[in-house]
Amino acid sequence: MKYWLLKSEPDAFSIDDLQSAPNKIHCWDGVRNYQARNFMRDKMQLGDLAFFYHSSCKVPGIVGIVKITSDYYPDNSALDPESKYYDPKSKLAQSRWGMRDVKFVEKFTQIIELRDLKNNENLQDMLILRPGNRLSITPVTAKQWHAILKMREMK
DNA sequence: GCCAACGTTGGC
DNA sequence: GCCAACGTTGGC
Repeated sequence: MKYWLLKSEPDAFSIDDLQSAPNKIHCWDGVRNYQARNFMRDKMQLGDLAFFYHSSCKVPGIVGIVKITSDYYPDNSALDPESKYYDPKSKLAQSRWGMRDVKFVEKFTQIIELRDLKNNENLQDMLILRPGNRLSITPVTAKQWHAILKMREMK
């Protein structure tokens, strides 16, 4: 069992969108970064849990938890010229990009704000907190995971 | 909207 | 393989 943090701009896809999706499951598509893709393709496993993080919004932070519910499969939106994720360099049959499905697990009653994460001594090594880190998918250690859950309880 | 920090691209 | 130019991300 591994832990992750998935970033999304809530204007594009929010935790509310996931909660209201059929069966509360939706594909996590649109990843167009090799390192993030490799995490998702090679390291992620069925049943892993991930924090859902809202970025590029008024109050950035962790808003809930999702579960990985599918294997890695090709992201065909990279092949569709009509899609905003179209990638003309993805060759014919097989896209170089892919995705997994995630299922809604829980929405926090209160967002765990980025500024609170920054102030937590136990989270100094978190990738998301490193200056300039823009990865949309990052691993979270078990220690970090539980430290963040503890922050939720204290709210 | 600004800007720092990255990632990607493409000429050489 | 280097590196300058360019595009993107994302907090503020």
